[in-house]
Amino acid sequence: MLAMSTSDRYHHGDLRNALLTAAERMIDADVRRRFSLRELAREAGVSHAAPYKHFPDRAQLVAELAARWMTDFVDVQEAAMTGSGARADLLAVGSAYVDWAVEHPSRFTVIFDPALNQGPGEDALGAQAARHGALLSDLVRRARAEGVLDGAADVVAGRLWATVHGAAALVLLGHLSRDRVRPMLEDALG
Amino acid sequence: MLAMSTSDRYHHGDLRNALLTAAERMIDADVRRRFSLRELAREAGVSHAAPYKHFPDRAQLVAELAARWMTDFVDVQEAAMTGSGARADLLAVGSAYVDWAVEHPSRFTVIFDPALNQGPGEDALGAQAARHGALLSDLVRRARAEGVLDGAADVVAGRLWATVHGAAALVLLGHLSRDRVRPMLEDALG
DNA sequence: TGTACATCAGTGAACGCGCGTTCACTGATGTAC
DNA sequence: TGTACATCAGTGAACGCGCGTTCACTGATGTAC
Repeated sequence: MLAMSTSDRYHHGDLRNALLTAAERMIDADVRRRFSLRELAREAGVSHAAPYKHFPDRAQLVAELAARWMTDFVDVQEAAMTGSGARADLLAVGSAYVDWAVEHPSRFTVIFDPALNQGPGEDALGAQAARHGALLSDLVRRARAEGVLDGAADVVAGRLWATVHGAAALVLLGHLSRDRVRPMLEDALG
Repeated sequence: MLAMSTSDRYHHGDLRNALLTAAERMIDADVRRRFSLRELAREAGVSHAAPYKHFPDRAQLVAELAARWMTDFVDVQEAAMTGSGARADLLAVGSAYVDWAVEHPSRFTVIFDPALNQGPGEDALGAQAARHGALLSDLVRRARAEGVLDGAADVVAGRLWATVHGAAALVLLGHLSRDRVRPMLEDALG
């Protein structure tokens, strides 16, 4: 179990994780890549049938990746908050949202698209998405309490989400440059 | 040339257009479908090699479709303007943007994603995209002239675009319901 | 009006490709004795 | 300490699939005479 030299043909030792990280490496290297299980196995230096010893099928593997990624996505936004006022936190979280999207374009696409991340293990992703929604709601509540924003909380939260998500999407698609986003976010907060 | 009965095996008569409309029918019927040329030919009741008499390859066909769609997308927004004030027009255009996306989810995805619509005939799409940008710029200029909006024109235009585009994207992905969008757009206009 | 002919939009077989998944197998490992 | 054995993570061949593209062909059409 401790032996992980790649010269061992049998008993890779940690193939499950190796496959998941290979998937991340590949999808990060080539945006829009719809990696195949066979490609993944190749990358991990293992036969194309080997992944089936660790995942029932391709969908399950993708679902697990999506849940991991959504967790990281929310973690990063949570970590971006400094607590120095709701407006600053909204800006920081919004920037973190866009930054993460720019750093992981394919992951971003996958975590938001149910057609790509569908799977019976979708619950984990759903839980993280809920956590994300709560994070935004709390921020908007704080901002309203501090008089930074007014208007119905859910409407404002929806608008800010749409603005940030749209900015990220447009940057990823090449229709907007990253450095134009910050002023837009500031403008969105009045 | 006038004979277009489908019983004729040879000389379909208008296969070029038949292929394009079949593509639209298919992509509209099944979101996320990445239609193949073979599927298209099947749908048009023609052999899978026939499309090559009208399009050099798949990419060209998609590029032509994308240009058509972008044209329609901009047309619809232009038509939505009533001229009864910049704020009303901004709302109308934003709603038209989201409506079109909801009505044609796949087309919306294709026209904005260079990875999907790439092709040597991309110029036509680019021209329409520029027309779209001009339409938005004009609207923002009018709104500022009428005192409806303030802030740097390009920043405000970018913010509004991001908000509308993000709203459309989130609705398409199932993360936001269509009827929550209108209040958000109103909120975005202050 | 009828016939020979060029055109060219169709056909269908074939190419090579990569995919997801299944299957009987093999052999390295750890454990019980 | 050494040996028999069960386990199970790997292998590689095979399945059937659909794809984009090419190719030599066929036959309906319109035109020149």
